[in-house]
Amino acid sequence: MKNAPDKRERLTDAAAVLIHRQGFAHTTLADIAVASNVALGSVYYYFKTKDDVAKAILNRRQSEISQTLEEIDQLPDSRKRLEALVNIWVSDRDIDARYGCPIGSLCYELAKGRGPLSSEASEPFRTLLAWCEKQFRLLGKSKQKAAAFALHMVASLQGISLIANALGEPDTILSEAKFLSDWLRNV
Amino acid sequence: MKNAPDKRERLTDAAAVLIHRQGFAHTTLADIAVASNVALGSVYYYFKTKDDVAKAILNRRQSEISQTLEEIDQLPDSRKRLEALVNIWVSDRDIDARYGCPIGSLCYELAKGRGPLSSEASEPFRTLLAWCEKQFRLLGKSKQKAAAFALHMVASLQGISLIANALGEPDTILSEAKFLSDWLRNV
DNA sequence: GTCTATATGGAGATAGAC
DNA sequence: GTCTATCTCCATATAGAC
Repeated sequence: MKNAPDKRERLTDAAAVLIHRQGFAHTTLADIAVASNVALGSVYYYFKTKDDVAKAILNRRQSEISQTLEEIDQLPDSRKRLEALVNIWVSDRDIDARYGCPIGSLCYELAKGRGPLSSEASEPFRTLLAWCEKQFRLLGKSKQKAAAFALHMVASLQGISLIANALGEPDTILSEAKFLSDWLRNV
Repeated sequence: MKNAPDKRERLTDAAAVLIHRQGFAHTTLADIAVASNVALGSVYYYFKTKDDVAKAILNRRQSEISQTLEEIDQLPDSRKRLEALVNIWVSDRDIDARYGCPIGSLCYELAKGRGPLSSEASEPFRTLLAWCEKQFRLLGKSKQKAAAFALHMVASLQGISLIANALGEPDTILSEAKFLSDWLRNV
């Protein structure tokens, strides 16, 4: 029976924040336990291993993206929808400059020295790419063009997060967002 | 006196390769020592701490970039020079898809849970950005435009390395390179 | 300068009472 | 389900002979 059915959620919440800020390697299960007001030993009731925590976060990110894209899908114009995606990066520029993109930085870290975690890690990107591709298709682009444009879009956003983080300059995200918006208007 | 004046170089060589493949966190000094045919204890004669190894690699990357850009600078046309930069990513697409960009992935990892290592980490990017900006200036762009274009260029290359790595698909780099080359022709 | 041996601390994971 | 206490491993770093 579950007296605290949301405890796994709370743990995942805390883990997502801490791991975004400190990275997966530097975040201990003790850190997560403390931040969640849970005893260290209890963590293992909800997660068999530390890698399982990473999986939970990845799934969480996947859900967040799907939900965000659904909201954006309410906009009537696909060009506006793509711009809305760019504007998310604008809104998050301070936190992204400090800690990197929550998805990109985690995927990059988890990809190292590790075998089978790639599927979970690639899923958020596949979702994002498929959605962008659809928008470009709606703008009349060929399947090939749409795929290339989607790739360019997501790569630019991921890349600028990395650069902004390396330089510690949120304004670089502003600059790139402006560039992408201009591009979208003429595409 | 140094009987093996290049031993520090050998250690840095091995460390650069191993850390690119396995990440900084998962690469032990013992790994590096073995790969260099050096006793573990001897590593500390050349590097005070593990972080010092990271610094050495960052400096190494910085040198590599400077050298590469100098070579590219031999080309007579700045548009061709920018394309040459893109083509480096094409050449390295298999290794980048497997392990990520040697610079970007390392910077992203080192940025987490760490204070003063940022200066070394940002230097390669500053060099790359300044060089690209110069090329766009030579193409007649305003200072502002040139800076924005340089940012877009480097972000795209970094981002596509991350995506290619997450998806395990080198061909995405090919696609993005084609996109950037087209863009450069019309810019 | 180079080595072997070892100290030290930290983090993942488990045991078992409640 | 939740806790405290603890096991165990492993990686950084040091000591000190050669």
